[in-house]
Amino acid sequence: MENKEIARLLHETADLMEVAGEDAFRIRSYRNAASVIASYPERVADIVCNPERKVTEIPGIGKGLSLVLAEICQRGSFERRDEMLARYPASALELLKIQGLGPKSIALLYEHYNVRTVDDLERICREQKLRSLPRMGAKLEEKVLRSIEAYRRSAGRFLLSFGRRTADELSAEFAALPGIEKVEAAGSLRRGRETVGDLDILVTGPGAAEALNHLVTHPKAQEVLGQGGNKASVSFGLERLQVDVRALPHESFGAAMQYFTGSKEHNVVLRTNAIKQGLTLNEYGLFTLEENQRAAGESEEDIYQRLGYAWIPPELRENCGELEAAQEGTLPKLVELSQIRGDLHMHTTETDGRATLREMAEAAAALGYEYIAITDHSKALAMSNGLDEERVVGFAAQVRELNRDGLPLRVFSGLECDILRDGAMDISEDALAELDLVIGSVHSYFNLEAAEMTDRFLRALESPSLRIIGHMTGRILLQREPYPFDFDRVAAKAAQRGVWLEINASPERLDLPSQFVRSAKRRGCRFSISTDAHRPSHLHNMRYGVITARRGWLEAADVMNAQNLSGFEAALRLARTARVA
DNA sequence: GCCGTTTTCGGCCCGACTGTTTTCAGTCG
Repeated sequence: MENKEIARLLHETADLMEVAGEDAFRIRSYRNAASVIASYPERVADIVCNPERKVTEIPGIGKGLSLVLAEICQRGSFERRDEMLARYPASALELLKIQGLGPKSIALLYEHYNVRTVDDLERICREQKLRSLPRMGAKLEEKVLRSIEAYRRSAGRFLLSFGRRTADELSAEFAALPGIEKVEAAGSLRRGRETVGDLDILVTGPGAAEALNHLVTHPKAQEVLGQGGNKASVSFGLERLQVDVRALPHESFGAAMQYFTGSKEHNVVLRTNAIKQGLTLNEYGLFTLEENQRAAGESEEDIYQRLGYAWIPPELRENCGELEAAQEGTLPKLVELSQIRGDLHMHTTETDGRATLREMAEAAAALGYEYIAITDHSKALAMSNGLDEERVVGFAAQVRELNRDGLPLRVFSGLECDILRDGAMDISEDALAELDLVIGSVHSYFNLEAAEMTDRFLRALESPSLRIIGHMTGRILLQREPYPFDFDRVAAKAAQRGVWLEINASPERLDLPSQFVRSAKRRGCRFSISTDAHRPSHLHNMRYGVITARRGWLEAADVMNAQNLSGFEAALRLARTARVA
């Protein structure tokens, strides 16, 4: 059994134990073990089976969990999990995803009304029975109904990062088969949408049909949804992501990539335009209407060119002005991952990160970066052991010393400072002034009225030390909606104050959303793209931030951390003197 | 449940809001 699967069993059991009201610290141990195992470099099952090894060498695994792991490896489950599943239906796990309902309420609903599924829950709310339970009322009913709606909207969609990993895994397997020429993922994944509904993988070469076979016989294929000579479709993995694989003739590859990358709106315009030129475009190629002669098809470039367009980067293909720009030759030269010189938002063991400053610096240097900023939390985020004024000042001094000491790259002292309810910064300006770079973020009071939230940001923008606004909309993809506020007003003031907007590259956030990025750019804003890494491996998420920036039409000049070290330092100095003046 | 002892038991990130009560449990970050 793979680590990920073991981790899933532990997580699931921990969730059910919570519903059962078991000891919170025991539950935490299960969760902690799950997270350690999920990111453990070795297969835990191998260690369990190896008589020379002990799983207790893994931090967070003691006597109890080592027995659990042995049982999991032996029979795929363990006693406490079976016990929990006998007591509560597995569908109760889904109810935990409904915002506003926690384990206690779920247990209560199950005991009183036998609520097992989201549908059951919706019915109970509509019948106004929820309010009859202790400490529950009409407002909660409304909130739960709203949450159910949001939950259903996100159902069947997956994070971009998850789609990417699955596509990479399958593509590598296909590419290793004999007689395969090209393997590429198309669809919304290729456009870099923040969530994907399914995967479209295109394959060419004499062995392309073998790729279809490989897919339908894949051990992770849960169900074969369809299989023909040119296309196979399965629901893949425990998450049941739908994967479509298409085998194509060599000469159609570009046309198919164009066709299946979309978006629908983009393609409609392109096809309409083709017809006006006496051509027809489909997934097999571009053909003349009159004689059905092939005009293009092997590459996307040829197709766009033949129709009078420059090739359009997939991230822009949403029919939002990219087609006109491609005709006029005014497409932006989009920022690229290789142009990123530093990462400006990350955490360490000082607060809720998992690695030390030096470990993060070394990992960032290994990525070829010239600089990073360490930006741990401020004291308002008590749960993460946030820094108070004294620790902030000490940290700034420590970083100055470390830079002299020799670090693998330049480290800027920073802080992710909470923006309090009234828009004040959580840390005094005197202390903030010691730091190289201050990010202001909202982590509390998400449910203010739009006007109050807008004022909160506008006031925060008055802070002379504020350099960047972090993950501005507060959304968590597939989980939490952004809070309402007047984005344009805040962006306009940020531009005027010279405060940069962060594009948070964490795959769960991708915040700013790309449409906001584009509109802020029009208002004169500048940006940083940062991972918000809580461990070294998170630094790799930069690619998703860059994709989001590209979808927002950003060029390297718009992105502050695409500047080299001296350029970036100059920008920091400039910002500081501008504030003092 | 784990961990680290002050080595076999006690601590484990905790503060604040919300909606319900009329003093607080549940949820969230």
